[in-house]
Amino acid sequence: MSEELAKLYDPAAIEPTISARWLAAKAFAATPDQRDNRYVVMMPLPNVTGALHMGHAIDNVMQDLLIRWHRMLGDNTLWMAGTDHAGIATQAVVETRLKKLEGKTRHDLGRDALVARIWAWKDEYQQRIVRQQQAMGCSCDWDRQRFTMDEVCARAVRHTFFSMFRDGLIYKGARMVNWDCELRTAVSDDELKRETVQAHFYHLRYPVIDPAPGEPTHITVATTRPETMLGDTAVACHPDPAGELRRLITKAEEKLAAAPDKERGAVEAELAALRDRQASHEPLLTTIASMAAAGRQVLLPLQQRPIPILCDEWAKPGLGSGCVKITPAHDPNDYEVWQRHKERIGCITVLAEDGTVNDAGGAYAGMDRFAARQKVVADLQAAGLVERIEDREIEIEHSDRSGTIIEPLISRQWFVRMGDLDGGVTLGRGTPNEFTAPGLAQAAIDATDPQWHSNTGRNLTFHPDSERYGGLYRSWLGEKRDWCISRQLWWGHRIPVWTGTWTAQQLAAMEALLRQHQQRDDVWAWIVLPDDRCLTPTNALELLGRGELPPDTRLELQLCFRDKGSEDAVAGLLGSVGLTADEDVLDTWFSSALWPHSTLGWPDPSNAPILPGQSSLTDALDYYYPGSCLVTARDIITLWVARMVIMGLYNLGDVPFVDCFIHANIQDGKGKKMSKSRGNGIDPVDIIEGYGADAMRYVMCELQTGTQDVRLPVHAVSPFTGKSIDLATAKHGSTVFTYLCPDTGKEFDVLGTMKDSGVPPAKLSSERFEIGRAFCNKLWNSARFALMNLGDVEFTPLGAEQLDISDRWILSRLGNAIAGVQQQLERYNPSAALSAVRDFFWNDFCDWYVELSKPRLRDPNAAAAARQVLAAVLDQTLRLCHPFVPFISEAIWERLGAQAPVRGIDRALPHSELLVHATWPTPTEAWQDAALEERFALIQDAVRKIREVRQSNGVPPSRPLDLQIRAGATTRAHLEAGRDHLVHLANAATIDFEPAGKPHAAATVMCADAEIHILDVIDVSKEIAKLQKQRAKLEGQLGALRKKLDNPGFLAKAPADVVERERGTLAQLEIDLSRTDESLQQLATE
RNA sequence: GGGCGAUUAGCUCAGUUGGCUAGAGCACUAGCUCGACAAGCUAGGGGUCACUGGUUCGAGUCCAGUAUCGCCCA
Repeated sequence: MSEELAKLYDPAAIEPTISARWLAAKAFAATPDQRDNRYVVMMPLPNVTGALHMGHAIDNVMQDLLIRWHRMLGDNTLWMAGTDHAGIATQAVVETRLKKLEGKTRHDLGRDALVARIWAWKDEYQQRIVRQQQAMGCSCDWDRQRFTMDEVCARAVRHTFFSMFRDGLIYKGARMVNWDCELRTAVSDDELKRETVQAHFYHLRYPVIDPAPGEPTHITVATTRPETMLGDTAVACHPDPAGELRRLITKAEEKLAAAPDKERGAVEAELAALRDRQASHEPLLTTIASMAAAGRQVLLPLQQRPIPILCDEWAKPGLGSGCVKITPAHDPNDYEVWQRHKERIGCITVLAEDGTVNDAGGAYAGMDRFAARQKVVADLQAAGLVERIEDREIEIEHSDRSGTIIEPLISRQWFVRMGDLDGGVTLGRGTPNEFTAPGLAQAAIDATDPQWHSNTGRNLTFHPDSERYGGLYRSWLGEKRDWCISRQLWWGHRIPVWTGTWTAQQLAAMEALLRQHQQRDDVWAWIVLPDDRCLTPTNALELLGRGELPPDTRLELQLCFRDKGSEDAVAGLLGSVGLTADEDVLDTWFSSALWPHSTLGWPDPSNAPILPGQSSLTDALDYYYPGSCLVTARDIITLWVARMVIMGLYNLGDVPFVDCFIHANIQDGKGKKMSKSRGNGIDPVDIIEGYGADAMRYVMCELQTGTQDVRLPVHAVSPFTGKSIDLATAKHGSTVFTYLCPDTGKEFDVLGTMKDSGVPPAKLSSERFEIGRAFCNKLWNSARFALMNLGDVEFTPLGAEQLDISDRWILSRLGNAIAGVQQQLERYNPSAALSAVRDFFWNDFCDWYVELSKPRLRDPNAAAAARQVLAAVLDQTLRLCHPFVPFISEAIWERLGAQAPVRGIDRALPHSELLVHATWPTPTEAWQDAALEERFALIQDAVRKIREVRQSNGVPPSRPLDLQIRAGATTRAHLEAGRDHLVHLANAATIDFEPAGKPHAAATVMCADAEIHILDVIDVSKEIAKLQKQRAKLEGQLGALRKKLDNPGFLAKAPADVVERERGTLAQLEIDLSRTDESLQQLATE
């Protein structure tokens, strides 16, 4: 017999031991074998910017739930772990620290030194993340961990880039990007944050060249960024100002007619303003429009550059002066205007990458953008060209990474072509799954069509709401916007392209060099014409040979090497002929998109580099690709899921996974998404320390219902008072990451990163996790009870006839529970699956079965069977619990195994040393007995009703009761069969099934057709009150039901089984009512 | 501005093809130290299913509109 368990479950005493056992046994190792049934989950790789919060915790717990379940189902499972280098995010974190702690910029350090620092940061956080995941119980194959910049992944990145470059799917082009002047890189839209700031709106006057009489001498334009005027190449006016104003007025009139009262005032004011403008601006704008049509110009001040007046609908006659300045290089809207008038105006970039004015800025060259702004305004004022300066609140995009104001800038960037191509795109080239699609985005869209199948018969389905999430996925991909993959960073995969620019004549002289690479399949070159057309060197040389290109045409040679080794070998040569290696790195998502196959050694697993502690990947790709399920949150669908599907289809011709499980986002108590940058994130390790990993996991599973996001009210433990502080109502301190302790007024920090500044950290917590802890404690104690009572149980095959009604009942209930858990997990409904486990364990097993087993375990004749059933049901319960609460279930499993090594009912259950490897339960058909469950429910009903009588009459549980039961033959037989249980659970002294007559002063309850009289407990007035209340309720129900059954429409149109059910209910209610009346009458006469 | 979603008990959430006298956990009230468990047991109270209309024999569920909130995109 093992030693007795502690009375209180102590997760801290269990979890490290269990974790160590799993790791020592390599219990999560994935090894290809003969099995055809595989289950593969690729972890949405967390980035190494910082530690994980509860948003990651739910993601990891959901994956572990699926993985552990499938492992027990007997699948060959792989859960691939790893981390993402997260280009800009990580570089920004390291750069910010560098500046704060050492006062240095990355340029002080240089590229290699900065990258070395980022690697060190990555090592630290990767370890921390793995520790967090192991503390949560994540059952990843830790020996297969990958990092998006390790050698294996890097090779896949180069190969993919090379193929796409060769296939014309990657190109370099000029685009307007969001430029971060501090980090000196383009940033994507999702790396911006919008902030409202107090700023000025400058109204500038541009002199008209040679104004005719009646024409204005100046055109007024307005801007919030006056320094951009240096790059103006036009001013624009609406082509039909009068017509446009009329349209606006008509629209406002329609709006007024439909406006609700409270909005009328505002709409009326808007209309009045428009009518005023008609009078004040229309004649002037009409004149300017005709000047524009006549090709007239203004003289751009400070630059003394004549620029045309254009007609373009971007100019809004209803706003400002009605005219706008056009700066194509520094404003996305103006860029569009330029695209429409390319033949008339140019595009002048006046800002350098670091935010200073460049040489095109004339006298202002070299000045910082904000200093230049001051000077431009001062100089214009001196020239009398500033009409007025308005104070205004404006929304400005800031970089989420560096915090600096974003400048729209035109630059040449690398793109992946997402749209459809003439001749289509070949996917999975050279694999058995090769197929063609119109374009990359279209291929990924098609993959979610239930009619579409890859050559292996696969497609992609979203869960739990395929219509909603699939729709989101398809509508984003449907835009087919080219994907900008270059970033001007130092941290990431370098773009493997060398470029050089020559004239056509010079290039022709390089023919020998160009021909040299034509034979190789690992080098590809494009010659890019000024209009962005790409030619192969052969075609270009032909064109040159035929003299079809002017000799001074500037041509760009782009040369891509598939393998790093061959690139390095010729790097010197390339440099000597004037080619330069691209400085940019790839967008992080480019390498992440390859994750499902790059991690398995693609493109050549048998030759994949083997990292220390890892084994060969030779079989990995064939065996584990395509995978099974991707588990992630909604916002990742467009960023990552779509791109993984594209890359999987492109490289391997098959989807990377067949299911995509979208789980909830975790929000704080105010309904805001939890994130470290908001300062409202909780470290799962804080929760694990407070409540245990299983409690944390339990609650995560319980929270994952359908598509509902989850609120997790968060409180901090004040480092000053130890009291809990609700963060939903607490006031912030000096930053969003700090709060004020309401008792002391002192500031504390919730991220734990401000120790240097002397602000103490506070642990974060949430009372929501108490539920999980309570469950674990209950599980622990039920096991404690079992182990205390199992004695030296030995397995003997038992048939139904050797079992008590309670044994057969719990086995039947167990079967239902197993089926329920299985079904809910299949539906991706962890909350419902957990409910099925919990309800069975707590409501059936603990509340009824364990209670009923107590007298039997003391009875030498009944103990053996009771012990055996107890052990077997606990065994099955632990298996069902394991994917949800792995630590505690594994710990109990070990002790149960020591005491009752062989468990089962009619035959021994399959044995396993570790629960993590045990077989998942299946329902035993022979034990399913709905009729028996119904009979047992009658006993439960009687017990509950007797307890209620006790409670309402103030009879203590310790006082035994005398019962008289009058019932029909069947009900009586059922109750008599459960007599012992009734005696035990209701604490009955005597039960008389054949009472002489109706007792006096007895409380009466009804179960089916049985009347149970409880003697000597009654308080007549209380009993009458209770019965009257019951009577009123019955009357109410009867009234509603009779009305329904009197309704001819209901009888005619409702399905027959519904009508029948309602009739049955009516009959039962009528019996209950008449019995209630009888009892009332009897009490009245006493 | 456009799209998607939500609104059910004090709190956090379930509620499948319409059949409901609307559920769970927590919190609350009362009783209980009975040899597994007070992180427990037993019983109880608590809801005009956001609002307004509509469809239907029947609406928490379907449709339209309104309000509030959240997320995504511009």
